[in-house]
Amino acid sequence: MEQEILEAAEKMVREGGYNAFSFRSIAKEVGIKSSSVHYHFPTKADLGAAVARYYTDKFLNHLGIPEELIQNKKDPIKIYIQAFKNALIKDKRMCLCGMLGAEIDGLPSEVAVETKAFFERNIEWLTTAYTLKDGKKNARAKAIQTLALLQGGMIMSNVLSDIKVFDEAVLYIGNI
Amino acid sequence: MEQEILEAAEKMVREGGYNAFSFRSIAKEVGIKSSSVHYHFPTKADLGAAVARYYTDKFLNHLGIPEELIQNKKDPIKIYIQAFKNALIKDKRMCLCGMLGAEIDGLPSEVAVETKAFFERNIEWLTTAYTLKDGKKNARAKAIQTLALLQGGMIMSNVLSDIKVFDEAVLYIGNI
DNA sequence: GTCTATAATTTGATAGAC
DNA sequence: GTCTATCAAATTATAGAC
Repeated sequence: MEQEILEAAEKMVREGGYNAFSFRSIAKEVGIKSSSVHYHFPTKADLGAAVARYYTDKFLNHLGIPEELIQNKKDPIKIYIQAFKNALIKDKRMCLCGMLGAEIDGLPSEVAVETKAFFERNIEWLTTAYTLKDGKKNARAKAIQTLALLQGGMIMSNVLSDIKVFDEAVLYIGNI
Repeated sequence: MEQEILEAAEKMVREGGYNAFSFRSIAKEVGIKSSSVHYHFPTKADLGAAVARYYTDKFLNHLGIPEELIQNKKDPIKIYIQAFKNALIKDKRMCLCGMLGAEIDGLPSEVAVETKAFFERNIEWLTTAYTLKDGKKNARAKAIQTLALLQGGMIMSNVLSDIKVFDEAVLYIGNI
C-alpha cells in the first residue's frame, strides 16, 4: 500500500507541485480513507519527503551506472537526455524534483532536503559520466549545465505545449 | 492600491508559487481586509493573471529594447543574463513565471495564458537580440536555449543555495 | 490496517452597511 | 473603496472502534 500511495502522490506532484495533492485526493485514488493514509505517512511533510526520495531512487535506478553504460557501448549523456524526454512524452508529466525545486522556499524542510538530494545525486551522476567521457576538467560544470538545460527545457516545452521546444533546448548539450 | 496588491502577490508567488498567496495574506501585507482585495480582483484567477502580466511587463520594460541596447554599445544577451542574476541576488527571489511555468498544468486557464505569454515574449526578445548579434540563422533556437538555461540554472542555484551554480550554468551561454 | 467521526484551521467568495 | 460578518468547502490531523 505504501507504494501505491507514493505512486499516486508522485503523479499529482508532477502535475501541480506540492499543493496539488491532499490526503483525501490520494485516499480516493488508491481506494482507502484519508486517515489510513495518515497511518502510513503521519504528516504531509513525511509523505512529501518520501515521494521525493522514492522518485529520486527510481529515476537513478532506471538510468543505470555510467561506467556500465559505457562498457555496453552506450552514451550515458544520451541515455540521460532520453530519460527526461520520456518523462515528458510517455508520462506526459514534469520532473517531480523540478517542480519541488521551483517552489523549494515554501516547502517543509524535510521535503526540501530530499529535493536537494535529487539535484546533488544527479549532478554527481552526470559529473561521473562527463569525466569518463572526456576527462575531469569542467566535468561538474558540464553536469550543471546539462541538468539546468533539461529542467528549463522541460518547463518551457510544457508551458508552450511544444515538444520541439525541448528538442531545441537540449540540442546544445551535444556541444557541451 | 492595485499596484500594492500586485507587488505583494508578486513577492509571495516568487517565494512559493501560485498557492503561496491568499486573499487574507495579501490583505494583511498591504493593510486592508480580504474583501477589499476582492473588490480590486474579484477572483484568485483574476489576481494571478494580473500579477503574471504585471511581472512580464515590468521585466521587459526594465530590459529595454535590443536595437537600442546595441546602439548604445551594450550586449543585450549580457544585459538579459544580468537581469536574471539580479532577480536571484538582489530580490533573493525566483522568476515569477518560472515558478508558474513549473506548475502550469494545475493553474486556472487565465493564469496559464499569461504565463505562456511571458515565455513567448521573452523568446521573441532574445530572438531579436541574437538576430541582431549574429544573423537570423538559429536565432530562435539560441533564444530557447538561453532562457531554458537561465530558468533551470535559477532553480538549481536556489535549491543548492549556491550562486556559483547559476554562474556555471550560464557560462555556456557565451558559446551559444 | 482500515474505518467513522470530528476537531481546528484556512481558504475563496459574497452580502450589505458606511 | 473599505469594512464587518458570514458561508461553504477543503485541508491537515487525531481519537477511538473494529
